[in-house]
Amino acid sequence: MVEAQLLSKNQQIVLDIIENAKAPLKAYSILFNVQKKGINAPQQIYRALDKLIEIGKIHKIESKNAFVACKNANCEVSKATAFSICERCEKVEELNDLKLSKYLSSYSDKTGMKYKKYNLEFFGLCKKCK
Amino acid sequence: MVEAQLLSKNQQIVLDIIENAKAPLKAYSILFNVQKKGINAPQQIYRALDKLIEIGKIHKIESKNAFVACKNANCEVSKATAFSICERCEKVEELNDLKLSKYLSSYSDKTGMKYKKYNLEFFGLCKKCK
DNA sequence: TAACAGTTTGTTATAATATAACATATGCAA
DNA sequence: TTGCATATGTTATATTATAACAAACTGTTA
Ligand SMILES: [Zn+2]
Ligand SMILES: [Zn+2]
Ligand SMILES: [Zn+2]
Ligand SMILES: [Zn+2]
Repeated sequence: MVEAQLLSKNQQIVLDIIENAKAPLKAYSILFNVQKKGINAPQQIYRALDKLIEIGKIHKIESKNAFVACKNANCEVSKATAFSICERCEKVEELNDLKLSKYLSSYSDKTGMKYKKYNLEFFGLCKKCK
Repeated sequence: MVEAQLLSKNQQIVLDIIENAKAPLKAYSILFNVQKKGINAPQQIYRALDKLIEIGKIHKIESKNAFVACKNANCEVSKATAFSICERCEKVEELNDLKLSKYLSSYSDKTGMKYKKYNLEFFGLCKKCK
């Protein structure tokens, strides 16, 4: 059993906002949302984001410069992330497909290079948008 | 036979620089490299980059905000990209693995969502760095 | 030829995203 | 209580990307 990580005040504030959001949040949109809580500078947000990413509580959607909460217990370990992104409504879901992650985690290319980490972003139209 | 796309002056300048680079280039580093050629503003770079991406001549490495030339004839059609990235020396290679691209191109998640496009970035240590 | 549409270019300004650097505070263990 | 690691607050700045508008160039066709 892994000990639950204790979060600092700012880390908890930022995580709460991301977890309660319906869509990926951008750093500055988080900042604007916490100014009433006394956080005033981008650094404070980015530091919390960095830590939350490091411990696997959130992920960055690289193609959008936005952040989502992880809903997948084993991401802390694997550093393997996969997302589906709707190109119309921008809805993002973290994929949690064991077969896919096994396939990619064991992937090594022709040079024999082995990977410790990957990020996959799929684009298409979600059920509602197609 | 697909007609070769004719590039405009700025598009060709930017493509030449990216094709001759040993590593992914950032937009502003391209800009600094073409000021002797009379290109002075970021817009001119970003416009060329956008076009080159659209026609499949280059790709953006999202995790690095950098651009590489495509060495893969069928990327223009597929919009399916996969890269290996060395975490130490930053070397980036475009993967051209038919099995991988078939697997991902036919992937549909549990909701039945079908994808038109994907981007995959693998991280590890290259041969020289490990 | 002249009018036109489409695309490319040039230019200035500004928005959005992210980090540097330094001072202070807080929690905890030796 | 001293020391160390971590977290915070703050100001400034760097980096990445887009907006908005005017002018030039291209090929097409009335
Ligand atoms: Zn996750
Ligand atoms: Zn949608
Ligand atoms: Zn390619
Ligand atoms: Zn390397």
